[in-house]
Amino acid sequence: VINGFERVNPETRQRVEAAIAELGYQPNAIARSMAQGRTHTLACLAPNLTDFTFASIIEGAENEARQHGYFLLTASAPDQESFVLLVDQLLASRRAEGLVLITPFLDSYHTHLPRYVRAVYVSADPHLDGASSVMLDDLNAGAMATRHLIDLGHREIAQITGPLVEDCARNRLLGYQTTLQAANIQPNSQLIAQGDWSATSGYRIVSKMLAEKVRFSAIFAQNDRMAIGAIHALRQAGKHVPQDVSVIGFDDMPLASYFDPAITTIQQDTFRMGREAARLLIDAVEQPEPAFHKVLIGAELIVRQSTGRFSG
Amino acid sequence: VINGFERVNPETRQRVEAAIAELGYQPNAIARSMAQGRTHTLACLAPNLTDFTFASIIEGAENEARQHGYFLLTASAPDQESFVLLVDQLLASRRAEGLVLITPFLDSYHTHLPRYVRAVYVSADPHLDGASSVMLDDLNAGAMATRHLIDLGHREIAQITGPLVEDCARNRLLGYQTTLQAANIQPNSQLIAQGDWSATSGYRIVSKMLAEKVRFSAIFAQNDRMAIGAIHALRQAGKHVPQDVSVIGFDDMPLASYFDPAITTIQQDTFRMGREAARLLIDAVEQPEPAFHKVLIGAELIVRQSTGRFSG
DNA sequence: ATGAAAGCGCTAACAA
DNA sequence: TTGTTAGCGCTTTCAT
Repeated sequence: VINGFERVNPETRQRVEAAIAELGYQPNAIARSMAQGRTHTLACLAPNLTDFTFASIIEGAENEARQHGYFLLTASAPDQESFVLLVDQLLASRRAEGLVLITPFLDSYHTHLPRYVRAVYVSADPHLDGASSVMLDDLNAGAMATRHLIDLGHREIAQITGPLVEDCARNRLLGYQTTLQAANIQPNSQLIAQGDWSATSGYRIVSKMLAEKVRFSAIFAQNDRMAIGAIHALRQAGKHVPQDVSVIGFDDMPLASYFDPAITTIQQDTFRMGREAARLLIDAVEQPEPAFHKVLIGAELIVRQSTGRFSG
Repeated sequence: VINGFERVNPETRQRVEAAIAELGYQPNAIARSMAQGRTHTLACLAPNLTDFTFASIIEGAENEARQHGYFLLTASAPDQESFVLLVDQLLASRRAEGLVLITPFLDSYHTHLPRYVRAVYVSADPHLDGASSVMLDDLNAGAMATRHLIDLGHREIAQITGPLVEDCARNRLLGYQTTLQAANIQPNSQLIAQGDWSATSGYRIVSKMLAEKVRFSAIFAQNDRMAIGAIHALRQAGKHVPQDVSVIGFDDMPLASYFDPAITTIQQDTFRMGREAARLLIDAVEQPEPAFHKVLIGAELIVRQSTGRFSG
């Protein structure tokens, strides 16, 4: 009667509703879960909850989930060990019907997941067919950033990557390489360095390049934080951005436009990625034989003040 | 036998353990919850999940919760209406045993919560005795920031507050006022303006003060974002920070030290606040007659480059 | 020290 | 269209 059943006598319905109101009856979700074997709870795991990118994906997932009548458990697992532990707990206890996995260190995890588990990966490609994923179109995004710099006349373009164990870092790098090649620019391995997404790593890498007198007129950092660090190192060496060196970041993090100079960047709609992930997951949870999808989200170039024409 | 019961025959225990291993048995948390009426789940509500302050509190709460064998449901409720709805759902369904409430618009909510609900408020004072809270010592923190500026020789100190409906904004303002008074500085209402925590609001307020030729040599912004906005406005007006005007922020958000100039600020340990909140909540959940505590967390002054000695 | 049985609050299948 | 009943997987109490 409560669960919106159709064929009930209007009069009965009224009586029931009256009783509900009178007793203040509220169905118990736990008992319900127990009876139907469905918890209407999803879980979302990320390395941490504070990084804006992750937080924003989580928020998107949470919004979408709640809109469909699900709640979202969130938990952070900074390393592989704790991740595996967490997944085990979650699955074993059958609290969550599905998992949104925001985890860069993917492959080993995926191997670890039992086949029947409903999971959607965000920002990482499960290189198997057994799961859906939502990814940024990192290849194109990397190409877009590189093309922007080439269009401005730059030819010696340094690249600060994220950890190359992560799919997105590898794809962005690939986009960079492909675009250089298409523009007939010789690849130069001296210009490529691996960071860890932190501003400090961007700073360190650029300082080192500068000390080693590596020549470049532009830098493509795979996230805004490393771009900020890079700009810091440049400024410290007396170089002006963008007059001497152009810098493009990635993410369009909050306040990117408030740095000096305002950061040119690639915007990714992480909130939307979260929504998509939750939607896919809910589909998978509600279908007995779910189909697997790979959703690719487009990125957008945001031109601000940290990039400028090559003035060689 | 599984639940660590003492009086069992060692031999029986062995047999049971063998069976568990063989069958791959994993207890079902839902059934357990149902039987004992305990879900071992807490919920954490915040206006959003992306703001670093909130995210960091949530992460702290999540860590602490999990350490005690609880999971954490998170949800965002940007306005009062959705908040009330959410709380109702959560309580009615009895999914969560307790609530960590990170919510600035507090009073009306609190009134709304039934007495028996276990809740811990973060960053807001439940002005009743029926709940615990974890708050930053905003009064002292506000005083500390103000004193720092006074110590540098400033006497015309502008203040950009957060929304004054929020306890923390009011307390920081009070700390500012008290400190000015103690230093025999005339209060000047022209120097106080209310922002909304956004960089834009800081920008707008300072631009307006500048346009109206309000005199000040220092600004105390109640968060770093508004401080950034303020610096932006100052720079645009051709003023140098800190040579012409000193600016102090609040929060010590990530990258605060990467802005130019690096932001002097008050650091609050939000992660710890989250932990404390979860700990208090778990205590309350596990005690039949919980005591209520108000925990006050100290703040710390981080001096960087955006404040300097008054130079006439 | 162990086994048996009732019941947590619901849903779903069935009988009326 | 409505009422009845079994059972979801566990904990807990009571007998053994």
